[in-house]
Amino acid sequence: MTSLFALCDCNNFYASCERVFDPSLNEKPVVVLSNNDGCVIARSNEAKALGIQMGDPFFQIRNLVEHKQVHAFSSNYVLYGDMSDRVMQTLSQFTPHVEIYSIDECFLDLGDFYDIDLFSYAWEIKRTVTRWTGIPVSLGVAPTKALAKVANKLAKKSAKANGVLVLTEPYHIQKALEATKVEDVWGIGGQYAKFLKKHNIHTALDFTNASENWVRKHMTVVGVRLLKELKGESCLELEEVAPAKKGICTSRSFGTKLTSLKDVKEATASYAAKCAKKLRSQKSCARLVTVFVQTNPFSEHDRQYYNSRTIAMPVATNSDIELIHYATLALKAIFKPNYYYKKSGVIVTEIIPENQIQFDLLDTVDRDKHSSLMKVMDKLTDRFGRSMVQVAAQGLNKNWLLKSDYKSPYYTTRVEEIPTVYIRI
DNA sequence: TCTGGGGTCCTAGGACCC
DNA sequence: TCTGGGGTCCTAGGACCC
Repeated sequence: MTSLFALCDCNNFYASCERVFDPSLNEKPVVVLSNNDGCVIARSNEAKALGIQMGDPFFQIRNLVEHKQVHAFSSNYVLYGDMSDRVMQTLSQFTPHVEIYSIDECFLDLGDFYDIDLFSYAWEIKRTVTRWTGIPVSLGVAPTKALAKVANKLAKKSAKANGVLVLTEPYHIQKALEATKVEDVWGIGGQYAKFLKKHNIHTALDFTNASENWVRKHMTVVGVRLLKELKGESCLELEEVAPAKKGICTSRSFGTKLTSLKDVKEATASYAAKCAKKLRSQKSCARLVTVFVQTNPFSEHDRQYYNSRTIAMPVATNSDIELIHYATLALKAIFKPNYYYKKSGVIVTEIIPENQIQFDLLDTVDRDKHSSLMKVMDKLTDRFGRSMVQVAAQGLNKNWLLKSDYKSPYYTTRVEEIPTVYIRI
C-alpha cells in the first residue's frame, strides 16, 4: 500500500492575515514583528524583495521601513489563531484525516486518492481556502511527509508551479531532490547542513545517496527516518490528535530593563498565571514549576546573569494563586540585586490530567474554592479580555509590559476596553 | 535606546540497584 | 595479583521545528 500526503502551507501567514482585513495592503511590503516589536517574523513577498530577512531586528531596518513605506505590525496572535482555525476548518472539508502541524501548516492524508487527478484536487483545495478565508496557500503532494515538504517548498518557489506541486513520479521526485539544497530539507538545520556540506553533500539528492549507517552514526535515528522518507518510504505517520504537552512555558522579554525584585516579581507572576490558564484550558495540572531570569545577552557592557530554579509543588495544580506562590518562591531564590534583567519565564512540567491528581494528606489548600474561583475568572476573562480580572500579585504598574506599538484591531474578536478588577486573596 | 517565543526528540553519561 | 555486568532512571546538552 502506498501512502500519499499533502502539505498545505499558508503563504507569509501573519502578513497575509493583516491583509485580509485591510486590502489596501495588497501588493505593498508588509512585515509583522515579534513580541516587544523586537524583530521581523513574517514578511510579504514585497518585503522579502526589499531584502528584509526573517529575524532582522526592527530597529536595524527602521530606515528602510520609512523610505520604502513598509507597513509594520506588532503581532496579534488572537487574530492569527482565529484565522488559522478558519483555514484548518476549510481544509477538513477535503479529507477527514488532517494533522494541524503548526499555526500555518497542515498535513492532509490523501491515503488512496491515487486514482483521482491529484493536480486538479490540489488546485481545488488551494482555490477554496483562498476563497473562503482570504489566505493564500501553497500545496505539495507526495508519498511521504518529508517529500510533501520538498514539494511544498518548490511549489512556492517555482513560477511554473504557481503554488501547487504534485510529486508522485520517481523521475519528478529525483528532479525535485536535485533542486533542493540540503539546508532546505525539513529536519536539517544549520549544524547538520554545515556538517553535510563538509562531506560533499549539497543537495537533498546527495543526501539520499548516503549510507544508512553513516547517517545513523552522525545524525541519529532521526536522520535515518528522514533518509528513508526522502527515498519514498513513509516513516512519519499523520498525527491527527495532538499528543498532550509535556511542558508549558510562558516567557517574555520586558519592555525595558528591570532592576527591582518587585517589577520582576510582578512580571513573573503574570507569566505563572498565564501558564495556569493554559493548563486549565487543556484540563491538566502540573507538579513542577521552573522560573528563570536573564539579563540582556546583547548588551556588552552590562554584567550578565542567568539562573533558574525548579520547585516541586506538594500537589499538582492549575490554580493561578498557587502557581504564582511557588513561582515567586523560586524567583526569590535566584534573584540577585544590581543586575539589569531583560527577561523571565515560567515553565510547568510533570503535567497530568486534572482528574488524576494525587492528593496530599497534609494538604492545607482548599482546592474546591480555588477551582471555583478560577472558573469564574476564566469566564470573565474569556468574555471581557484577559486584563478584566487578575490576582493582585501581578501588580498595578506593569513597568515590565512589552512594547506593541503597531497592533492592528482585533478584527475577528473585538474586545472592549474594560477596567481591570484586582483580586486580593 | 531598540535583538521573539514555544515546543519536540535523541543521546551520552552518571547514579543507583541487584 | 586478579576487582562484574546488566538494567533502569535521570539529567544535561545538542539538534531540530514553526
